[in-house]
Amino acid sequence: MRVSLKDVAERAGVSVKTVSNVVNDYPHVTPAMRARVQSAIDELGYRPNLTARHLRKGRTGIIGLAVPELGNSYFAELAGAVIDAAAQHEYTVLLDHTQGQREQEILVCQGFRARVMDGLILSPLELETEDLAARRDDVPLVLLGERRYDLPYDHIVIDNIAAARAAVRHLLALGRRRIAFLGARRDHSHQPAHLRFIGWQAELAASGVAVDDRLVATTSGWGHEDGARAMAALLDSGERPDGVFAYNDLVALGAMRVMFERGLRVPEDIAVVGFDDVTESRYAAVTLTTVSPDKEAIARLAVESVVGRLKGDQNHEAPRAARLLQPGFTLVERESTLGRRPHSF
Amino acid sequence: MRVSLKDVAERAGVSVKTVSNVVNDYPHVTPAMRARVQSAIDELGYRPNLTARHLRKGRTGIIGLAVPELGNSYFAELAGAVIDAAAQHEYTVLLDHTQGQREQEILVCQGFRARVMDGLILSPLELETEDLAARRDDVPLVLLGERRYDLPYDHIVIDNIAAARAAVRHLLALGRRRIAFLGARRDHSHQPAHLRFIGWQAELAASGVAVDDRLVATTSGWGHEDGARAMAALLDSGERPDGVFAYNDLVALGAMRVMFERGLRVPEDIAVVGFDDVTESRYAAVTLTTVSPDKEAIARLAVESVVGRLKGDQNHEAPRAARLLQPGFTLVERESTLGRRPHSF
DNA sequence: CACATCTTGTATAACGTTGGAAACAAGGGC
DNA sequence: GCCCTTGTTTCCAACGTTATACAAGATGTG
Repeated sequence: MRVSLKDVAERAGVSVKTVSNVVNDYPHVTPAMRARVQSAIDELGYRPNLTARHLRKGRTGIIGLAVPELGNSYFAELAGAVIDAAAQHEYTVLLDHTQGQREQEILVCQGFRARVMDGLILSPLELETEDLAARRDDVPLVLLGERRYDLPYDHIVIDNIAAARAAVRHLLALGRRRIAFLGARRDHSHQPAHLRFIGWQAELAASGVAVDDRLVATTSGWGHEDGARAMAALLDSGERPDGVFAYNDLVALGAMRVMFERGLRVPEDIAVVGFDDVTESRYAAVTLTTVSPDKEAIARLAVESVVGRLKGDQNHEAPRAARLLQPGFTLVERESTLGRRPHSF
Repeated sequence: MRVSLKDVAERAGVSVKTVSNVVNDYPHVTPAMRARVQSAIDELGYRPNLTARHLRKGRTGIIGLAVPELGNSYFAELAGAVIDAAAQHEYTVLLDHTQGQREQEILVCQGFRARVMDGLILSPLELETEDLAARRDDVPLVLLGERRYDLPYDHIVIDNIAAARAAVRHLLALGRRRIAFLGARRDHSHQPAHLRFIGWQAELAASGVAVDDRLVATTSGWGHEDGARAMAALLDSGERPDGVFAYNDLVALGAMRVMFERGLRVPEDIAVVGFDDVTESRYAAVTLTTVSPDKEAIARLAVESVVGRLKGDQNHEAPRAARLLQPGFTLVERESTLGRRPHSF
């Protein structure tokens, strides 16, 4: 049987509220009284019932974090960072994964998967603007990741176009001219349509290199398997790229596996750049050059954004305008793009 | 402003409890009444306040899961499986990570990190029996993973000794005789002391192969980096193993990276076997032979164990005795051990 | 037709906590 | 000795839900 404030109060011979005051470090409690109550607390092993506290206070101290897939190390590493950042603000994290499915993302952002959260950090893949616009739930929501929505929610994301351009520029600087893009996703109009793809396109165009659609490989997901399949299909179609920019590291590594199988050397035959800088990339047989987003900053900004809104709500402030926050990134050069280059990046 | 049962009740002109009955599908409600209340619910967009429900019912519907490190794909993948398994029982998962630090593991199992959980699944690394014995918290606890405690808690774990022996047997069958163990952990008496190590030792002994301490490399953690460092140290010491059994896949892959750097071929010069079967192992330049625990089974059993105890508590049943549950495993053979073998495994 | 039985809805009291108001001391100035 | 101030503790009412006990109406039975 759990011990409550009432039990402690009886034991110490004081009122329930006094015990509560001690527990909450309310300043106007005499040291003598504090000691007396504290010893009763210790003797009985009292632990506050958070649920009751939550009910009373109207908040739970729980932030939800929904990512597509924990099996993708990027999200796993990010989740770890979010948990730590949340702990700094005395919040705990309820983690969910959506498998990158629109249905699940809708459920999550509507709060149907877990309705205990004070705030929600969502990294959407398939969610559409209309889904988000139809959102009924009133818990603060912060968006992570590459997709853009024109809606009043804070959005934390690195400059994907700039990052992609830096990656492609790096490949161009190596003298590569047939640079494939692996991991395009198609929108309703069947055009590849995400920022990393746009960056690839833009940088090629800016450098006067022809943008060749045959070098664009679409995938259904963004894991090793998808990268491997895409690369195999590309090579089977007779294309022979000398550079590959992949949507993320997993796609890049999956693609590299296929290159090894077919006797293609990295970077001699094909130079490869990924995106995310997952740990795995630093230990591959050929280590992977990649765009490294500042995960800690992303996590910190996301948590601060949610927590900031919660504080605002609490103080009955007028809601802040939605912000676009852009943490930094770096291009980490590793073996997959080693080689003589005309000039340094 | 959130809408409560009371608001709905006023709108529908019925009592609060009747609305509650409708919400909870209480059987004795006339269809007419149900419809009337339901439409009031829909009009106002009522959503039950879970915190209040939790307070009243004495449970939260949240299970805690604490793993050492989300950056290790094994735990990330396992966490994903646990989330799914918990969802089947209408539980949500609060995820925490302990960095494999004893202090943090103690905090978690004492319930200090998050006191909202009905039950807890913990995968300990450094936690000692005495820490666990000193546990005050009364929420059901289930243990995962290799460490063994002689305490009345359900424990879900594959047969690590048998699995390790199968791995080593596989290497022996390839004709390897100098088989290193990478990733030993040392206990207080400074002896490597975990089941995978014991399995390695046992299988060597059973096959009449000398157990050579110089082939045992201890590490501080179990990531890529630790594997790389351990392998480098082993090679630097002048040892030249022809087989490596690693504590887990990350250690194996980190070690393989070092082998590549030093021009050692896998499997020709050194055959390698890992443990965990993380996705990464299937796409490495040399794919990794590994012990594949049934993660879904582990997750399912863990959740069922916790949920079962919760149900038991609710029905005031006498607590079940602690159980040791052993899901299955398979040895997945890949390129890192390919080669002619005297007989099939 | 009175009485028991079953069905459906209602009033009220919890669950454990905290915020605010009220009550009570103690001390100081007049 | 009285009033006022200041500081400390207590009392009461919430927070939103569900369980229990009960009332009221409907149905069946002798």
